[in-house]
Amino acid sequence: MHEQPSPTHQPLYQQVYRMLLDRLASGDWSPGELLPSETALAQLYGVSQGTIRKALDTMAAERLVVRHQGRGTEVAKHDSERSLFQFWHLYDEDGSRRIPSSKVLECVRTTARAGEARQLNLRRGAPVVRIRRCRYIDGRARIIERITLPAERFPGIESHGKALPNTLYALYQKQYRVTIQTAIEKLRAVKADQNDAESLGIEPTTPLLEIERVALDLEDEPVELRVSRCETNQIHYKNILD
Amino acid sequence: MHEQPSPTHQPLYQQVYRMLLDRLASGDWSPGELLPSETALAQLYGVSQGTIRKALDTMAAERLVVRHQGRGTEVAKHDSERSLFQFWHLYDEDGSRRIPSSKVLECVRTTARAGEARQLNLRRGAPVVRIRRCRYIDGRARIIERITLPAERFPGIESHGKALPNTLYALYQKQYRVTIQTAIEKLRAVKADQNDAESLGIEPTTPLLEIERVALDLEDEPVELRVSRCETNQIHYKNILD
DNA sequence: CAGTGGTCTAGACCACCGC
DNA sequence: CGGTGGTCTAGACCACTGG
Repeated sequence: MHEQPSPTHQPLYQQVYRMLLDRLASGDWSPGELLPSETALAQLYGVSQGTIRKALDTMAAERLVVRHQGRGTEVAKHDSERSLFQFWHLYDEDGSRRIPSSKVLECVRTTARAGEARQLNLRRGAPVVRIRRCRYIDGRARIIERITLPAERFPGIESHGKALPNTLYALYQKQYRVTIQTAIEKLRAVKADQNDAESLGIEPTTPLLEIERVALDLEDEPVELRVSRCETNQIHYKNILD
Repeated sequence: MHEQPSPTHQPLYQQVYRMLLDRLASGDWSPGELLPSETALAQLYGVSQGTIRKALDTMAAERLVVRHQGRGTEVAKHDSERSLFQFWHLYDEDGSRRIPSSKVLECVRTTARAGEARQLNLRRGAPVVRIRRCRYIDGRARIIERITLPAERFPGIESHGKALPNTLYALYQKQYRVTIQTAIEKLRAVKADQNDAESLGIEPTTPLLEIERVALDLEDEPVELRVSRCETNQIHYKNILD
């Protein structure tokens, strides 16, 4: 199934990748479900199995999909495992890491501030849900978080109130069909303000690591803004460059 | 060229990858040089071109090698481009980044402290070279760095004194045949001490972003320890999770 | 133009899973 | 056991590079 050369020629396996991605984003298959087999997809799209394989391998590398020899290719699902390995960079001094517990301090519907609107690609004053929570590692408050969500993508999420689950990305995916695929983080060192100091039980002016994260869905639309402030005496942010 | 199944069976393309990596590490080919063509390598190792391709694609993904259609496969070379894209995460507020200029404050041969020895996999008191330098963005001092090198891997490097070049990884590669392949960074927020404050022209106790980096060579041996302290009012550390 | 890597195909055999 | 993905091969054609 070759194609004639043309000005906009894209390799077949990239076209297939695009088509599969679109079907994923549109919810044709649900997280945890098995895709059709490689041979079935090859027939469906009229290409060879090798071409399908190359597209699926790319998707596996991007964690859109998980391959299981002998079983099939599964649509990636958000659980605490994935949150840990893809989206969690805070480590204890001993090198271990785990998702901390959380206490929701506030969860309200309100309107976007200028900065939030810009980062979430909303108009100013658009409805948003703002969550503030404190996170605990080894039973001690270490992180204070402020999360902003576009209300239209998460209708009624504020009704969870303080009972919001700890692993939010799984909730986004299961309840709102929003899959977090990428995140862009900006890190800075800042002084704790009065609020931070009280919540974390530290002196004001203690240096904190501020992590500002914009999370994107399958179509690279921003769907969550999260600002975390961390006390880094016992923990650190680890990044591997390769 | 199939192989009989055995308890320690590894796929052919991984065996080829290993062999090519070993030859790279031992300096059989120099950075910037072209490898033999895929067909030549296939003959050499007695496997098909597809198997060679899979090994080389892996190496390309790890930036060990750069592929050029119509020209050949080149051994990756360290230059300011690569330093920027693989090892530089500090961005201006406008989203741009460039390698800052540097002024060497100190460059001396001495002995490893306990922490340095541990991180560089040396015995305590082993000879090391310690470099301190200040880095400038837009003409303003923003980063203070302390670099520790195992003296045995970089004989005589201290003789460069304050004339050390700005892009050190290129120097390591060209002059000492040490290629930096990976780096592990730990980030924390700290208070500026008296020294930091003077060098950066800020108040003591200003919060700084501390980046502690251990750089590894092709064989995953630690070869450089670098602690950078950054003033993050105008710049931030950017990380993409995907 | 000859030679390189990039794409695509077809088919063989293997390792693994679930029934 | 049949069906899945994983490995490996052989060969065709294309796009690009350099002389």
